[in-house]
Amino acid sequence: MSETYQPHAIEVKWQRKWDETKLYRSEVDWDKPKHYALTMLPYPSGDLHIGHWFAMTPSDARARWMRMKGYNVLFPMGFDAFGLPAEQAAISRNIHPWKWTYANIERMREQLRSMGAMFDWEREAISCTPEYYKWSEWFFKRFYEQGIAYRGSAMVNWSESLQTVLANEQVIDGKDERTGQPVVHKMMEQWFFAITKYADELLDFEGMDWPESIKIMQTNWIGRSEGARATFHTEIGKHPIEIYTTRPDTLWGATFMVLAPEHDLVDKITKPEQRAAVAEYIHETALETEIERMLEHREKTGVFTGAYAINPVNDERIPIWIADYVMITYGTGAIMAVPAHDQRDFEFARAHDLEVRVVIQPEAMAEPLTSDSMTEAYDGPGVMVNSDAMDGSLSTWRKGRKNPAINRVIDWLEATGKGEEAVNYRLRDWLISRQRYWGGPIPMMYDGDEIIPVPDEDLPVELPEDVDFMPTGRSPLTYHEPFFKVNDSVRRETDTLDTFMCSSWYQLRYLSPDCDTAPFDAEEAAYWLPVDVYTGGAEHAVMHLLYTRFFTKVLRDIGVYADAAAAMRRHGRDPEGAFDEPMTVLRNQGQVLGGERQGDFVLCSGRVVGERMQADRVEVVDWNQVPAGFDGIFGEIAHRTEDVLHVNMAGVTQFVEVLPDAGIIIPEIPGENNVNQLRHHLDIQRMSKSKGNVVNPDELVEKYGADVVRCYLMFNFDWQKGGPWNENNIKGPQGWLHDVWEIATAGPPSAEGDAAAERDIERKLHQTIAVINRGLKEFSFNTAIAEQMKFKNALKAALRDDCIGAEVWRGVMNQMIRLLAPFAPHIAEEMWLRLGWDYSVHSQPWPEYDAEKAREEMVDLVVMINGKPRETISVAVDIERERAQELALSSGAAQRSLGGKAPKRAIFIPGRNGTDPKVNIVV
RNA sequence: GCCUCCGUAGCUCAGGGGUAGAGCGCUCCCUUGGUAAGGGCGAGGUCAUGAGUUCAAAUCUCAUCGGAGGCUCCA
Repeated sequence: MSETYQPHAIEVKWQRKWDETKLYRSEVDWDKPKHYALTMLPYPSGDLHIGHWFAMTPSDARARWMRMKGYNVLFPMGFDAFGLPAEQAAISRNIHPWKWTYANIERMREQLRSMGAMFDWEREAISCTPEYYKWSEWFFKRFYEQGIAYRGSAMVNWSESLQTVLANEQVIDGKDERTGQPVVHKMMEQWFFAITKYADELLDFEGMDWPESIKIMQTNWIGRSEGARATFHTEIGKHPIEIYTTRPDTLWGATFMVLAPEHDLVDKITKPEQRAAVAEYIHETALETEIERMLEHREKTGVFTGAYAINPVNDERIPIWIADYVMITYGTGAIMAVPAHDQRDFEFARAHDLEVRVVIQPEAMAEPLTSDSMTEAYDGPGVMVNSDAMDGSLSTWRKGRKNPAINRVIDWLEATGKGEEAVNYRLRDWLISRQRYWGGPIPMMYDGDEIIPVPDEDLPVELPEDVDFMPTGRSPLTYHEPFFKVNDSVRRETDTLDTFMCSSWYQLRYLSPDCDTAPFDAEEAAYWLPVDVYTGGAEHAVMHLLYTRFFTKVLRDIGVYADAAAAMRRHGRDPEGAFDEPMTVLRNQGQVLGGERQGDFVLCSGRVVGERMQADRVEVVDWNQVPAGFDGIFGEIAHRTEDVLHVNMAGVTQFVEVLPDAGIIIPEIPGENNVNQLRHHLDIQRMSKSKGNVVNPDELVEKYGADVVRCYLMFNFDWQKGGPWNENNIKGPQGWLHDVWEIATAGPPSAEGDAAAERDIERKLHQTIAVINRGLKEFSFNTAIAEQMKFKNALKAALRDDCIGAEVWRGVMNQMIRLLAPFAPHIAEEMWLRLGWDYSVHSQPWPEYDAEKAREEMVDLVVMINGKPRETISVAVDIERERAQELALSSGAAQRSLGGKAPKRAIFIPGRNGTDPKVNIVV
């Protein structure tokens, strides 16, 4: 009689043993193929979330699989430990960020250990340690020397409430994600990285196995466009105004110009009589929040500067306006406005009574376009008109030089010196200064206007500890004289580095976290780089994942990998291309969401009009509490679109339109309510503390054991999609592991065994290996586990029927446990030990798939009549066409439907990889 | 508005031109000395909708509807 499966005891035992025996220590071994598996490092918030488990344990399973397949696997872990929450904790709870962060890291290390992952803790790196940020600073200096890091002014997201610049990712819907306060735009002098210099190279994903969606997002984010640059002058011949356009073929239709309100020239060209109005407008736009700017269908506002420009292509005099629909951050911050062929310009022209002139005439239109008849801009193809020598050129849908009209105009612009071909990017340089304390110091000093880098030997510039955390919203460093005052004239930079800079190179620090002579050890880098598989959330698509690619390319160009390349050559490996990209394969996991929720139960009363009720009163009541005599619609809200409720009334959906002035009564929300506050069913939502639907992994491990939780996460979701949490479903994997345990610990069966049944189990085992291999390769963990469940079911049935002898049982156990090891490492290790095999199952080779053993001998030949299956005939697996057709035609089904006549045709479809052979008889 | 992905059993998901699949849940039966459990049998699907291609479409194409994510005055 076997012991029942008790996860806790065995899990803790094995975690300890793995540590003690350094089972997962990864060391350079040039004789073995390497595999660098990496999962995005967590922020030490203090509690491991179920999302971390979901991201990390499948990656761990895959890394374990690679290891068993004979690779030398590196699977490190660390912490992205700088960031605002630590500083907030310091302000609100008076705990120093160091203390808060380190305490959290301690706690999270323990939680991470409970996963049973094969992390090599000797390679742990923590970005907020001086040993780490010394090299972040060092990189900054190298970037500065190469002109990649520079100080410049730019429009930034400024939070008035926090008195700091915010990163783009911290601005959600125009509001600061922490305080919910609106964000404004402000011109500020800051440090930047010239990521735009790498825009073209970053658009090249050659050889990268990354999700298509990420490549597309990065491509869109970089936003390369092709067109032309042209220079307009003011009518007095001064002040050249550079413009960029993707439609140089519409230059002759430019009837005015617009500058962004922040444009440098605004002040210079504005005429005295317009000065007051212009100043007023600039002031208003500066106060505008991101939210206001994002409103759809905004009225196109703007002010005339009083100045005129000369259109270089036709010498026409056109007015210069300023308007906030032109962004200082895109292109040159100034445009030529062609209202006839650009919707925004059209709206502006109509709002301010400016000329609209057609210069592209569509060919296949009944009525030619005229400015009077147009109700919107026309941006389709056509023939150039009103464009002097260019008239008649054909403009197509194509962009850039591929458009004949654009091609011709660019040639002409270049020949006449009025403009030139140009490429523009939406991508902006990376703003890396933060007005915060808890970040890597920027190793720069100022003597007046002069910028002085901190000498390398003085790195790292360390963060002072004895600072006052006052809730001023400003970095304590700006008040800390010993820090910023170098001497009477030299002042140290008090801004700190964006944390994304620290996480742009952590994959390098893992290689040698203790190295103090260089950011990483060349020999280690030569062996392990690049990262072979990187897993993490898609939310980092255009931030972290773009930055780290950029970083890698800069390091390559400034020679940081030179020693590593030399080491590779020494070991006979070609360094060509090894340092161009940080990660070869990328996969994103989805998100585990909160479970579904019941909708409100409502009583609706009003008038019934046709199919639906127009309700003037909706009351939320206790579930199923319908007062006697109520004759309206009642039930659960299944769905809501705008103000139409889909009410599930005893299984029938009733539609209720809630009138705008309807009374809505929700007992737990006193006062006036509106239709948006009604809750509908099936609302799958993010987990958050405020919603009370957070799943705590520690409790789950306590309840079910780590192996069950791992398997549940891998089995119950499509990993790349995620989905709603449903703890009921954990019973599936739980039952599976219990059964496997039962089978393994029950000891060998006493039965004789049946050769056919044993052969069948062997066949199923090999078929299972094939599916697991494919599942792991393709990150389809759920299918890999489902197949093992099926195998267990088959094995269990065979054992029950006393078909399996001891010897076969032992062989099957040996392979089955190895197959299970990557998914449920603890239970596999324990069963392996109990069956008397040597430590450790994780050091065993992965079971070899044998196609011969997986092969079926007999299969069902499917007889189809006109494509519909009618009958099956058991045949040999390698049946030939002629024999199959013969058999099919003589089958009962065929005889019946043919009725003595000859078939039109009989199509044989050989069975391949698991499908049965078929013959389709067309009658 | 634009781009990407997705609609298969009650739920979560495989499959992907050739017989509709898994786990959970559910029905019924057995066990009640593995018991906040175990075993067995079974039901359940117009593969979102409509058209096209094909001997054959859940699968390929197009359109429509619905869902998720990203970008968004990008000149």
